[in-house]
Amino acid sequence: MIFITVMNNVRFATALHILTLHYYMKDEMLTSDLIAGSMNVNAAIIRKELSNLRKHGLITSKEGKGGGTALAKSAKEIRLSDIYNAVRQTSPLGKKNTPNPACPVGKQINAELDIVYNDVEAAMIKKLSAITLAAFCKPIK
Amino acid sequence: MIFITVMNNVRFATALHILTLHYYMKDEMLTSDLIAGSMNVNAAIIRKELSNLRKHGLITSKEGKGGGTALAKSAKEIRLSDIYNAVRQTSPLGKKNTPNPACPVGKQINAELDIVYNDVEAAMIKKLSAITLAAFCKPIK
DNA sequence: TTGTACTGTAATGATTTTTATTACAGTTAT
DNA sequence: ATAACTGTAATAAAAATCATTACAGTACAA
Repeated sequence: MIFITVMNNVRFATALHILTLHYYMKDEMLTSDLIAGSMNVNAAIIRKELSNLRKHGLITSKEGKGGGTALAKSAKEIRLSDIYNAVRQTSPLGKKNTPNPACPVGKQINAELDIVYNDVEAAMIKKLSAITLAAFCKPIK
Repeated sequence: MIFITVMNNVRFATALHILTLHYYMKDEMLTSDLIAGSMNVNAAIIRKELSNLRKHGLITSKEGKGGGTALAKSAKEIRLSDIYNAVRQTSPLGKKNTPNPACPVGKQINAELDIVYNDVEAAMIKKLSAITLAAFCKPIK
């Protein structure tokens, strides 16, 4: 088996929740404790994801007392595909095997799988890119 | 957290590999040992997936000596979306949190997430349904 | 009618992945 | 100086996934 880190987790939902909270509290810097409280998870996990979102240019942060995080750009400029790309780890169709190269099918199947995986993920991303953070947040509250 | 079984695994690749082998050996019943050999995995795992594929009407099987499995229908009638549905366990975007219901955002976000998740998965499935097993297998060998 | 070659399935264990927890150095406001 | 934060790492706990073993049941074939 190929054992790469995979997308079998709660990170997309977590990241989107974080950004949605920021959308609703535009004027304040949010602390990781506040965010963690809204989600019932540990603040260290939130800080870890915040760190990742910052690296991807979706939020800005300020250290020290009175610090926290804020959206790095307008919610109309953030697409759900940006969030997906920030948390993406592997294909939505899962992992691939490492088949027996002595078998003609085993030898070639992964190349064909790659094509399908890429195609399918592109369709997903296209859908996600049509939804902005602002549009996602609108129905909430 | 919601801890449901998730789609972070090799099952899609495994199922498609199984069906591809059957495509290339149309006239024979394949044994789980042969299939396992082509994939470098344990035969019991293959039998388990075969059992699932049979429940979903994609293969037929015959017990006893000389037994094995075969495609239940023409490879032109099997779509990759059928395979996806057979192995699907959870959303390609991952799991959802169980947010704090005392928070207005936490209270409503999962309903909105459901809409997005369904939408995105529908796009994936549409893409997968455009590819038949026969079309997938054609470039191999 | 007995042996052989299979499927079908369950039970158990090992491994990998994911999440939680704790800790603390560094930064900034007051 | 102290308090309130971020940033990050180390470690542990929990969950999901995969591997292995075992064996009952079925069907063919001699």
